[in-house]
Amino acid sequence: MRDMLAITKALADASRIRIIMMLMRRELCVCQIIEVLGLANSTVSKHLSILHNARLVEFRKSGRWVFYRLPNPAEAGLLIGQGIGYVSAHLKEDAAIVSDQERLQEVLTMDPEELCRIQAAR
Amino acid sequence: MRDMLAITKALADASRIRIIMMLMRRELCVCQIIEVLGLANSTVSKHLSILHNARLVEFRKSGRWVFYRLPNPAEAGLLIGQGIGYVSAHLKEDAAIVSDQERLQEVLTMDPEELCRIQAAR
DNA sequence: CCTATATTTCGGTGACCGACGAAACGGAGG
DNA sequence: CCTCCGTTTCGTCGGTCACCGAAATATAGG
Repeated sequence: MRDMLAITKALADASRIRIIMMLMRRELCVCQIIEVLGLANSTVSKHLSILHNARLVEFRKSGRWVFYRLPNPAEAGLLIGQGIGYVSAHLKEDAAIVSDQERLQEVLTMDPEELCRIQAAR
Repeated sequence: MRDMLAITKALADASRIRIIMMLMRRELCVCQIIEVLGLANSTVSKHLSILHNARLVEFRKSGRWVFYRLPNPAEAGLLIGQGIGYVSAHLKEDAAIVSDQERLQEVLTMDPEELCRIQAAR
């Protein structure tokens, strides 16, 4: 029950669902997620920690950057895999999600270093 | 997205998940749900309205009683059906859920009228 | 109608949550 | 070692949520 509630609570927020849907495309650096969501870095970091706590995302550190990604379904277990599958199956064509995907496409063309410089200037 | 969030928010609470799992067995009167959960009637009514708002439960009125039940999967659509399927598949053997089922078994042997009399006496 | 009763709605309280800015942390490079 | 910079943690504010008791609603029966 605890694991289930961690997952349903994590999925009970639009920003966190948007993050999961972005990660369906590929692993992302925190600053790339920040750019698409348009939220403060501290807010995004908190969302990511909630998702990580529910085991809905994993991360790897590479130098100063942290890359987040969805877990491998084969390793993650059914509870996690089906949870992610549930939201992704029903939101693939959602207006907000599609809009995020388009914005993400743009963001991915930018150099991450440049992206962080822009964000720091705010 | 709105429908999805209504569902994930509704599922992000232990009491509401317990209600759904109870309704897997059969349709139930509000006072029977109250008895198993051990919460105030007003609290349970609020939970039921949240579940109904997300279309995760339906109800029918019969005289003074209101009976809640899970929607027919065939009529409810995939979003609802898979949402219910997701939690039920993973919580069938959960300790709290099994305990509720046992308590429900007892409650079902009682006359609903008697049940409400007991609750009114509190 | 008037009462009894099953449920919902209302009002209030304490806990939790999402948002932000600022401070702290930790790896990279001079 | 010191600084820079991406990220996380901390403190705080406003809004939402779960819970309760009490009042309101609705229905059955005398």
